[in-house]
Amino acid sequence: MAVAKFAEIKEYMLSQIEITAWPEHSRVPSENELAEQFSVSRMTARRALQELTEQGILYRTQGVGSFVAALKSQSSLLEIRNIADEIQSRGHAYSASLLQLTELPCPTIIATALGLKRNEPVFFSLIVHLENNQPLQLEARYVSPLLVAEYLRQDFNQQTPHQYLSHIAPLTEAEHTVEAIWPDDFTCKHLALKKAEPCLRLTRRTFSREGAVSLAYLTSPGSRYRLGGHLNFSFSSN
Amino acid sequence: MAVAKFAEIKEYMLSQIEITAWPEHSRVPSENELAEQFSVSRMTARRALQELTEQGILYRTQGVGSFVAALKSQSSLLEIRNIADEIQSRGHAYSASLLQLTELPCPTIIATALGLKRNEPVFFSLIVHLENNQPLQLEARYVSPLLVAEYLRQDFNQQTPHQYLSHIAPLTEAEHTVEAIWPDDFTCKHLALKKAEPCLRLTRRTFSREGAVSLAYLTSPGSRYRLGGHLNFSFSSN
DNA sequence: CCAGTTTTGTTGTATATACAAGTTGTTGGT
DNA sequence: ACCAACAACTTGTATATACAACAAAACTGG
Repeated sequence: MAVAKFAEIKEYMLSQIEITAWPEHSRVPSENELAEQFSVSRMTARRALQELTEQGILYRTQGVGSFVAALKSQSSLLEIRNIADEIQSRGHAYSASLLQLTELPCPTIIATALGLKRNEPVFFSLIVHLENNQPLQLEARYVSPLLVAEYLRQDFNQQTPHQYLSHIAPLTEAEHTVEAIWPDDFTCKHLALKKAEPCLRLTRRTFSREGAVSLAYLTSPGSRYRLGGHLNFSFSSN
Repeated sequence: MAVAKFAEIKEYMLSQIEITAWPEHSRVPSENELAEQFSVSRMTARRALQELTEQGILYRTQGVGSFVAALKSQSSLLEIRNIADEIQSRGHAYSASLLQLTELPCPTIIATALGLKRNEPVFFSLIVHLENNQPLQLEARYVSPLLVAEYLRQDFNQQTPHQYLSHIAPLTEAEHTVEAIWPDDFTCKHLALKKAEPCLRLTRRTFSREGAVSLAYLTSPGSRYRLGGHLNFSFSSN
């Protein structure tokens, strides 16, 4: 067999999407329809739909149908203020989990940002943001001790409440540089992500005086790996 | 059915890998062995193996078997000198393709690097590096006109020859900054990757006086998307 | 001992079938 | 107008089977 049947169906569907014959969020043929159209079994048609779904090109809902996922935004991560919104607007599943919460002495730059004294206790928390259960972004947040109780009450699978929202400054506004922002003894078991390296930069003219400082770190494609360098940074403000 | 059978098999296999009962590059049970062990059909066992493969946890070779993929390196992309080596050492498939080659007037910073005059013609080339056919890194290379003929003769699916190898400088050596390194009219059709934004930085005390300047850009997980900010940068030297 | 062939085992593709689980729209009754 | 039951349709899981493609080991004849 020169080219697999399921691959032909995939190519056909991709071309339909490419020429926007099937626009974003529109319904695509069901498994049975495709099977009949291409004279293949349902399982073969299913495989085409399945793989396109895994590649994030379609999304499917049991009992409803399959649909064209929206193109990921053309905007850079640097411009994304709410990763949950961004993911959901494409028809992908957003979830998140708190990986770690540690109390530690406040680094200088964080103290400046939060209006704390240096070495005063501060809470370091690590959240992984998942798109279709694949880790997309790793975010570290330093949370003021005054807010930590309230902070922990939130459901991390929902959008981050306003007071913890990350606002992101463009790199061109670079002002401050922080070479090591992760605690030295920081480890991370979940999904076998490895410790992030101290290569983040914090830049901005002004910092929030309350709430949290957060730093985003883009994880690698796939799951349990740590390939991928520093990405960007963000901080809270209000 | 509370938990799907294939999911149980996946969990079992993941736990075996986690406790290193199955070390890296070791063989895992075949489809038939798993099917018998769990009293399921081969197709169900296959699904578990398949999904773990798609997640990059296993790799499989037709006629041979399934094996545990190596953990992605703990080293940052900033330290990786040869992405092809890095990918292959994990048991993943490396490939690459030249997306674009354009002749254009040499930007100042590139001219400095290559020992050319400003606005003298230089070649801008764009290569995408794929891991298991998923785009992992987008690399732009400015190639001196003296070398471009030889440069095009190489097979981009092989390792990049020595004279084009990217050497990567740590961010802390920042010296020069280039805000816009991509040509203004740069477009990229392949895999629907979008134009990269001019947010790269070139930093190093010294530049190569011949060969190519290259800049790496980490693409997003998945395929046709452009989410993901700047990542790192590299340049040739010898 | 070697080269060529066969056997065996593995993954890859494909089909036909069955039932479960979920959503949506219709139908009918109150 | 509202609700409950049902039918139709969709995706999700699972099985049993068949053959193709490929690689490595075993076998065979010289």
